[in-house]
Amino acid sequence: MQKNKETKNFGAYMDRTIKLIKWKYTQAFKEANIDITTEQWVLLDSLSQKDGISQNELGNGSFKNAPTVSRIIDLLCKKGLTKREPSPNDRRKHHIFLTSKGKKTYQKVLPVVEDLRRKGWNGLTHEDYQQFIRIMDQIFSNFEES
Amino acid sequence: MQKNKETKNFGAYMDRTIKLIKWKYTQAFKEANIDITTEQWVLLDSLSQKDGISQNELGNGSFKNAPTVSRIIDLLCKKGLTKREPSPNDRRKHHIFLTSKGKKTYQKVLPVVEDLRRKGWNGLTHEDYQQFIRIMDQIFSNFEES
DNA sequence: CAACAATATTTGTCATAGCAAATATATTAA
DNA sequence: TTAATATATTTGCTATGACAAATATTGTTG
Repeated sequence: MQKNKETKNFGAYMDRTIKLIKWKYTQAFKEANIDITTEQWVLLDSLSQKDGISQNELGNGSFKNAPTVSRIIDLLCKKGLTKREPSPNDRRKHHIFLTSKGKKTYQKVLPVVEDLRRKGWNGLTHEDYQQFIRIMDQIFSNFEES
Repeated sequence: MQKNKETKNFGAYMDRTIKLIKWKYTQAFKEANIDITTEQWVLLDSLSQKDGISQNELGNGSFKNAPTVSRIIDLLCKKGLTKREPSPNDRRKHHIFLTSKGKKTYQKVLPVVEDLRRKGWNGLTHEDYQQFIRIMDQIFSNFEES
């Protein structure tokens, strides 16, 4: 006998919402004439906080695996927004730095992203945010532990 | 003057959580010896509720665009889980049906998915679910309308 | 030191996703 | 009816993401 018969298909809601969010980011970047993807923005944002960290650290901070980070950094380097520098201490590592163009781009994108974040949370309160974080963290740890 | 200075980076939480959810689904399918991906499951699930719908309808129900649906159905057909049948009314359309193998697979996957859904919501209440849906819907409509 | 294990990154392959364009068919308008 | 338009699907291209394996380097252990 199944006790809790009604299961919650929360994944579909998150999937739907996150797809729309990413699409909105893409549109907003396009409108602002910024040639960058949402995921590239995620790494630029990490670098703006800790410039010079390794690809490994970038991956940990953004929940991306090593190959994905490697390829996104490839693209960012091609666009001239970041540069790789070999670590003097550990020659397996690369330190990733924002170039001056990368810093300029970051400054240009930041207000666009802040607008999107504000707009996305419109009609919701700080208490809602605490609920949101609590629920997300609970789901995360439900799956993480096992 | 920026009034609401503190913006909420809710996207990162959702991104992190949904990645873990998908990974758990993948692992669970593997452990149950079910050769299927999470996104393939999404379409099987739609078909189990409305067998014979078009790819277009499948896409609307799952927030996937037409090319993505087309390719996932290709794979499901290759695996023998679905079949395409030309619509007699409108020869542009295909009706997609679960094969008997597809139905068997669905029945095999369903309890695994229900376990995952229950496990994912562990420690959370039905009220939490209502909060969750409310917040997701609000974010969605914040972006949808504009 | 030599062998082995661990770590950081890269490369290859496949699945998913978005976008644009091609194709086929259906609908509407002139 | 023909021409223009709209719809359903497919195909090509690129980005992201997961996984496995290859490579380079570092750390550990005998």
